[in-house]
Parts: sequence; structure tokens; C-alpha cells
Amino acid sequence: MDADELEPTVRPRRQPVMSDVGRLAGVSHQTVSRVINGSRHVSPTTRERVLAAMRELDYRPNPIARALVTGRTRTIGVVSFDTTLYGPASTLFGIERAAHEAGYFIVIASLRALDSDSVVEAVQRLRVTGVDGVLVIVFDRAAAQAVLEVQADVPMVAVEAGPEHGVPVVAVDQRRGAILATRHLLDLGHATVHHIAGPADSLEAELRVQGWADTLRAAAVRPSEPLIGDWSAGTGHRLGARLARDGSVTAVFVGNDQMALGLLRALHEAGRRVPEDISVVGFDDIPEAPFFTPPLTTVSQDFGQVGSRSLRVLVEAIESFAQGTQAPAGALIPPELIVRSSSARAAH
Amino acid sequence: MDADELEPTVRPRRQPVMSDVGRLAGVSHQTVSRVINGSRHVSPTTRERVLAAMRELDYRPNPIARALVTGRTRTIGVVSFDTTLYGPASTLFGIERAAHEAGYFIVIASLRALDSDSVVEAVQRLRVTGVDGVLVIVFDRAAAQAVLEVQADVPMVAVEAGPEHGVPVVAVDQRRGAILATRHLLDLGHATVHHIAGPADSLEAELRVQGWADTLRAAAVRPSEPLIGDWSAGTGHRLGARLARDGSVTAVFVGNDQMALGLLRALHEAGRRVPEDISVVGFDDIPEAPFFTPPLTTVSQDFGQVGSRSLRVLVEAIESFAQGTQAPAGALIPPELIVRSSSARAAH
DNA sequence: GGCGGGCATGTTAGCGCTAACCAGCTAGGC
DNA sequence: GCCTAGCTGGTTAGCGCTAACATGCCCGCC
Repeated sequence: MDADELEPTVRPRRQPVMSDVGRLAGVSHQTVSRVINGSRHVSPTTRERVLAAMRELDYRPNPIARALVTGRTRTIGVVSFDTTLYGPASTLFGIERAAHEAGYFIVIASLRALDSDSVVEAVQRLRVTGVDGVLVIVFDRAAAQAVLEVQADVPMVAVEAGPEHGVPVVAVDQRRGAILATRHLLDLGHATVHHIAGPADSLEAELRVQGWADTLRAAAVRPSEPLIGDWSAGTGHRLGARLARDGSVTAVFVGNDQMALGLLRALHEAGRRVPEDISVVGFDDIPEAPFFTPPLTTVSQDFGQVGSRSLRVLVEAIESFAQGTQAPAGALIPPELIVRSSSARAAH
Repeated sequence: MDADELEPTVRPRRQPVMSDVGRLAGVSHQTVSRVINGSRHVSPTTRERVLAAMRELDYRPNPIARALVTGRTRTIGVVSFDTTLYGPASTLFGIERAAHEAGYFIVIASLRALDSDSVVEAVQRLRVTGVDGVLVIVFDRAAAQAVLEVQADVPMVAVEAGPEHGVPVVAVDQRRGAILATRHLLDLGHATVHHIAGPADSLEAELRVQGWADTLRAAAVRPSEPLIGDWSAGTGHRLGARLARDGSVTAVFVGNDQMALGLLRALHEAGRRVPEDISVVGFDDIPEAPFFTPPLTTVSQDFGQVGSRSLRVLVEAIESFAQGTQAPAGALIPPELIVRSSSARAAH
């Protein structure tokens, strides 16, 4: 005679397990498992009894035990740089939203330093938790390289940017965005367009520079040397002060909205009017962009779509990894130009 | 004679497990476990041999199996609203940083809707992954209420705001921040201070309103009715337009920096100069605040500290939960006033 | 010299679940 | 009437690890 027999209903401080449900429903734990996993070989009456028992005990399957036996955890890791920059933060939430819908959980590993070692370390750290796959939000060349170094170990997809080959990449078409912005300014009659670029090691920055320079060359204009910032309003301000001093500058395409904000501030301080004297176009369309002085013309990226597409690609990669088939293709998401008041027809 | 005997070194496509290491080192899997967990009862020679075997096989312990037997996963869940607002996003990364240092992993669950049901649902969703504890980044009254509803199930700490009792809260002292801002404007000689507040259901907004109103009353000034925004630059702009029309307004304390940006824009459009005609003080000190036109005086919150403190409190709560002892106390983090160019002495 | 007591190690039993196989029952065909 | 097929359900093994107990050894002590 054991304690269970004496007090069958009092079972304090312990989560019910499958066999508890089975006992209450008068079936084996395996039948409970069948009900949970939707096996067809359970009679409707039994199924009902099991479901009732589950409800009564408030039973929830232990995902750890399930993961141990199936080898799948239904969690995916996201490696992101430790930043509140609009793009990465939005992408992260876009991923979470998509993951939720697909029944996955997100474990995050953020990076302190932007070097390839810490990316590799972060992926290893995630791997150890048993994630089924990893999304790496790639910021710079080093991260892109790192993605290739850890590949093969675990299904992986690069987000926002990535290496040319070796791993699927889901990103907004940065070149296209830069072309949109630059052509817009040329179409407004500006003789040339200056550029404040993101950091040299950023792949996104590089693609934007390419799109800008190619568009100018296509219009038979020799691009000036781009100014290199670090995405912050601070460098936008500092570099902007330099542009403000150059009377020939009438149009600037800025690598992101934060730097554009700094530029606007610098132009204001120098007494150059926007858009009358100088037109400015940013990149990202952060929520504050419509409220800059003046409201900013910029290139919008759909980060929600980046998140959901990258998750979908990763799930495909997980399947193909398990089956040993080819990794899926990445995706390029088209950007959109949002015209506001910071860009206008060139004065003569 | 089995396949293992024929090809002892070729073991394709399978992660090595503890007994593989043991076999290679000539000990039992339990001894390997002892080495990994730092038991003292292992001779130095054996330990060395085991470590060498681990290295050779590139062995990594399976955290799922460990979690199954220990009941601890070393992951904690973070519930956050689906937002790129500076505060929550910064807090999230602050938490991740602290968790990394403490050897924990972060699983995130973001909310689509701001109601108490979805908070409860998110916590349940996290619980099911086997998190050891949950941090809830609380935005509004409903979330604070929800925290109390799920309590007891799992160790939990509210971050940024929370209910008065029933669960530890780690937050910046919002009242204190509002007092700092309001007193700063009064000290500059403004007869009164108007206020653009956050949404009515936000606890933080409410505390800021209280701090503002109390400071005015302490100076024998009757507070005007606060204008209610939704934290976005958009409402700041709309409400700001209203204030701009009122010639008597000389000082505005705004509930966050984004709304302050909208207000600055509205004042600019109305031809009211900042700070000559109107002084503006924000809240948060987002990275862009120094580059607003003009650079924004604001209240800075140390979100990194919020993250690390809340993690520390949660870890304490997890321990005390396991031992059945009292839950730990929360923490209030002091804010700091950052004076820039959007506030100045009142004109006469 | 026998014996108790540490210490290093091995053995066993589970954690809660799924997968694989097995058993018993009903129904249908010859 | 018997045999087989097809269903529902049970039994068993094992995922990889830790905890608890068991064992055998060396050492020092009376």
C-alpha cells in the first residue's frame, strides 16, 4: 500500500505527467501520447476520455522530454548585434512573429563585439541549447565570413546581408533601394548626388554605395568620394558639417535615417535650407522619419517581411538538412521610396 | 560481432555522447559526468584522460538530457511587446547581456496585442518550453494585472513597471525622473509646465504625470490638464500643434523623446522658436536626442542596468522559488537629467 | 595483521516522452 | 466455422544525462 493509493487526488507540487493522465482516463500513457500527437488509431470515446483527463489535471506535455526523444526542440536561435538600431530590432520582432505562427520559439544570442569569432561563439552557444536552426542577422563582412565558418554544423540562414554563396540569404535589395534614392534626386534635376555611407565593413553600406555610384555613372556623372559614417546621428552630424561648407552640394543620399537626422541638424546649423538649398534622402524609414525637420524622404524596408521570409527559408533548411537534400534559396525583398519634404527640384 | 567493432572510429552523422567519451578514455560514462560537473572525486590522471577524449571527439554535453533530469534548463523567458521603442528594445538587450554573463539563455515571446490575456498566453507559452523563470516587460495596467494572474506558476519578475505588490518589480524611478524634468523647467523661471503624457493605460506614463503634477503643486502651481499621446512622434506632432496655438505655453515636459520630436516639429511649423519661445524636455535620452533641432534636454534611463538588475532579481526568485522561501525585493534605478539646448530661461 | 574509513570508480535507476513492436478483439471472406 | 485483416490499445526499450547507491582499493591505525 503506497501513498498514492491513500491520497490519489492530492499530489502536491508536481506537474502531472503522461501516465497520471493515463491512469485517470483508464488507459496507458502511450494512448495519451497518441491522442496528443493526433494518431488515428484511437477510438473517439477513448480520445474524449483522455482529453477530459488532461483538462482535469491541467496536463501539459513536457517539451524537454519530447525534445530528448525526437531530437527536435522547435526552437531556433537568432544571432543579432547588441543594438537598438531600427533595422535589426525590427527584424528580430518580425522573426519572432513569424516563429510564433509557425510554432517555433526564439532564443537570442547578442554580440558584444563585431568580429567573426564572436559570431562563431554565439552560434556555438546557441547550438548547445539544442536549437533546430540558426538565423544570423549579418551586419558586416566579418559576420558574413563567420557564417561560412560555422556552416554545416547546423542549418543556418543569413538575414539582412550575407556571403554570396554557401548559405541562403534573406535581405532587402539594398542596391535597388540606393538606385531608387539616387535616381529620384537626379530626376529632380540635381547635377550630382553626394553620399554619406555606412561603415566600410558593412555589406549593406557597400551595396548602397554600389547602387548609388552605378546610378550616377549610368547618368554620365562621376561619383564623388563617399563620406564614411557609422550609422549614428553623431557621424551624420559631423560629416554633414563638412558637406554644409561645400557650396556646390545640392543633393545628399544618406545611408540611413539616423545619419540623415544628424545631417539635417548640421545643415540647419550652417544655415543651409532643406530642401530649398539641399535635398536629402535617407534609408530605412524609421517611425520618426515623418517628423524630422523637414519630414524625410527615405527608402522603406519591410522588416516584417524579412523576418517571416527568413524564418520560412530556415524551416525549409532544417527539413532539407534532416533529409540531406540541397539547401533552399534565399530571397530578395524589394524596397520602396517614400517621398516626403526633404527632397525638391534643384534650384538654378 | 557488430558494426561498431568493425569500424570503431567511423561513427558518421551522430554527435558523440557521454559513453563514447567514456569508452575512449577507458572509464564509465558516469566518470565523464563527474569530470564535466567538477566533482572532486576524480583523480587528476583520469580527469586528464577524460578531457583529452572530450577534445578528441569534440564532445558537447546534451543540454536537453541534462535539463530532463535536473529540471533546470538555464533559460529564462522574456515577454515583451512587439515594439522597436527604444526603452523596451534596450531593456531586452540589457537582459540578454546580463543573462549571457550569468550563463542563462533568453527565449523571447512578443505580444501582438496589449491585453492581459495575451500576456498570460505568452507566459504559458514560455512555461511550456521549460524556462526556469520569466521576466515580463510591463507596458500597461493590463500587463501588470496579468502578471499577478499567472504568478505562483513560475518565478517571475516585472520589468520597467508592475503592480504594487505580489511580484518583484525592477524599474527606473519614473516619478523621480518627472520631478527632475519639471523642477528643471520651473528653476528656469517658467510660470508653469505643460505635459504631453503617454497613453492612459501606461503605468510609466501615469507615474510621470504624478511626478510632474506633484512638483507643480509643491511650487503652488495648478497643473493644467495633461495631453494624452501614444508615445509616437505622430501624436507628439498632433498634440504639439495644439500647444503651439496657445500663446501662454512657455515650457513643455514630454513623456518620451519620440513625442518630443513631434512636438519640436509642430512648434517649428507654427513658427515658435525652441528654446527662445518655448522650452521642451523629453524622457528616455534616445541616441538621436542630441541631434534633434534643437538638441533635446531629456531624462536618461540606464536600461542596461535595468536589464542586469532584473536578471539578478529573477535568479534570486528562481532560487527562492525552489526552496520555497520569500520572493526577493525589486529595485528602483535612479534616472538622470541631461540638459541640452531645448530648454532655456523663460523670457519676460 | 586485521579492520574501518575514506576515495576513486562502476552500476543501476530513473527524468517524461516517442517509436517500435506486440496482443487481443471484431469483422468479413471462403 | 475458421482464418486473416484491420483496428485499438498495451508493453518495452531507449533518447543522454544525473543521482544514489554499490564496490573495491589503499591507507593508517590499534
